[in-house]
Amino acid sequence: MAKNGGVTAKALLGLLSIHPMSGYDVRQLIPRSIGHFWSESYGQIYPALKAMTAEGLVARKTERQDSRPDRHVYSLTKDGRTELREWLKLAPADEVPRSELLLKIFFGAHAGKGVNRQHVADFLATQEMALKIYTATEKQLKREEAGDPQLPYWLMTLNFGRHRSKALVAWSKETLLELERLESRG
Amino acid sequence: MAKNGGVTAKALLGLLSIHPMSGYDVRQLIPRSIGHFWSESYGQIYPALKAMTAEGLVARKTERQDSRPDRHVYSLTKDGRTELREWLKLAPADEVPRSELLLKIFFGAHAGKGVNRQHVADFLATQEMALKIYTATEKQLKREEAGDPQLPYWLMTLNFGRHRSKALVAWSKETLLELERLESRG
DNA sequence: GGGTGCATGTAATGGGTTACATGATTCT
DNA sequence: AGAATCATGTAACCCATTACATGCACCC
Repeated sequence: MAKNGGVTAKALLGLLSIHPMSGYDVRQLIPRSIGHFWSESYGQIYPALKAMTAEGLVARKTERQDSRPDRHVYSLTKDGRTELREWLKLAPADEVPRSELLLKIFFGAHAGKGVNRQHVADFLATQEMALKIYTATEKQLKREEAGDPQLPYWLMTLNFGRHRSKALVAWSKETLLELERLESRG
Repeated sequence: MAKNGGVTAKALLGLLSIHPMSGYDVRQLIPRSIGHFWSESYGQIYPALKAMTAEGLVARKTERQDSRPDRHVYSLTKDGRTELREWLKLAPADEVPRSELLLKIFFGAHAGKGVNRQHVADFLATQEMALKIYTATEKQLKREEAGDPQLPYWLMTLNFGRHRSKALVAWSKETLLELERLESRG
């Protein structure tokens, strides 16, 4: 039936379920919502919205603006809502993990002194930054979206990030110590 | 210079640095080495080895076998070794995270009762299984590869998996409790 | 007879990012 | 003067998995 097997379409259905939006809006919203576990580029978003309109999953309305390009605002149709609910029921596909950092660490014995430590230190810094962002976002959401029935679910995904980053901070620190023992004098 | 910008080639250089191998061997080795943070399929491996041979990063020798297809055994050249070392120095690219599970949880308010709990419970089970595998692999490596100068680096990547999975087990349990409160009677 | 393992490779298909193309307005 | 923001879309390219194609040997 649906030509659009891809998850991109489902992510768009989900975001449009919050409120009607243009493709541009979707792109802007991503970093402030699902950005820490999902991403979509314009090159995906615009064609997908076009295809979904043809399939009747979303409806488009053109808003004319003066001295700005027209906005194409999309909203879910009944079919779109059903499609979203059906997809939510299905077990999520196994994720193929891919970490260039771990690949470099795995072959780290071939690297020069300090190279691995630098990589891990950088990684530690990004994880600590991520932790701060999760905490700040959580506070902001609790303030601005209090009472929204979706809020608990949004917090669960933030909490995932917090748990993950905390663990990776701990790993980074452990690993830095181990690398120092290995590499500082060899 | 190098036409092969991709990381696939670097992963192959790394694996071949352990010892010379055929494309088939590489594929077999992956699940027992870098499989928990990297993957490559035959459709990537064979063409990549061909291209890398043309670039002089690896050398191919054909081993004839009776009543079996010929084996094409690849080994690193001096250029290949250099390429690997140079790549190890470069900062790993930022990873774009993609989690279908979190996408479903984020939009979980639209799902029927118990759907989210099922997804999280399944995820919990896979993380617990992963933990067991990491622990078993660690013991096995320490027994079989004792003394190998690469061993400490291999253990670091395993340790990453352990930290990560432990954190995700904790998140799963927390989230299951929260979901029960939200969804069991609504 | 049928599945599995060895062993190589190509082709079809699907996903995804980046670059290109356009064009006005507003901010520095 | 030049960059950034709003706003849309297409095209080129890269990366990756899966399916296809071949063929022998071994085991049940």
